[in-house]
Amino acid sequence: MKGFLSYLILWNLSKESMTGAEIARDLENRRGIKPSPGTLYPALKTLREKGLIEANKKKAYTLTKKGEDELKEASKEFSNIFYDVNDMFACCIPDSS
Amino acid sequence: MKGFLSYLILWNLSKESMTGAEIARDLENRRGIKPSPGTLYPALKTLREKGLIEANKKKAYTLTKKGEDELKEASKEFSNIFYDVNDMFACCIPDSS
DNA sequence: AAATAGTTATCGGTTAACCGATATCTACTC
DNA sequence: GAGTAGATATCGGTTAACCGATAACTATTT
Repeated sequence: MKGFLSYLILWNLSKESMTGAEIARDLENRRGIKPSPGTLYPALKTLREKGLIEANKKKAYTLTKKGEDELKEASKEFSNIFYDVNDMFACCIPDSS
Repeated sequence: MKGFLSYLILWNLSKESMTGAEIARDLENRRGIKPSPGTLYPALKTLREKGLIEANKKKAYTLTKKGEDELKEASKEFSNIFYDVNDMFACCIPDSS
């Protein structure tokens, strides 16, 4: 499913303003391995260019209004795709921290 | 996240043997739109070449042992990535059929 | 001010996931 | 057996998601 990395970034920023390095740490947490800068920063750039996120002087990113709307839209789509996610992952207990 | 289409195919086949057309219908159900044959069949081909699925004369695909193992592995990885999926989709009620 | 460490960013390359167009292959109907 | 419909498959092209290497920028420490 294309667009999931972008979705995860928007999802993170919807909870709190974060820098690239902080987003990288979250992704490392999820995937086990830290994303390459060649993965993360181009994704941030694209989101910036699309007007979904913006950075302050300290390079901390926040969602724009457009980004919030996009996140809601994408959540709907992904929740449909993953309607049976609990069955999918029933075999492995997720570390529900 | 790369590999999720393949994961969905393996997941479907773990429940029952399916033809390409049947898999396409499941994906249409999830995404709202039916995947192009140019999306689905190359994915099936790759999975076949990797020895994760196999087809009978009727073109119904089933998981191989290797495919089952791969599905378990992938489920572990994805369940980690999606550890907070319930929070993610809390905003939109999924049609939990 | 020089050095170091960490962060941000770009570059070139690969694979997966998408598309629509087209072609072939089955199977059913007439 | 010819035609049609649906399924299977390939082809060429695009974008997203990945990588490692490298470069540039920032801040801190000496």
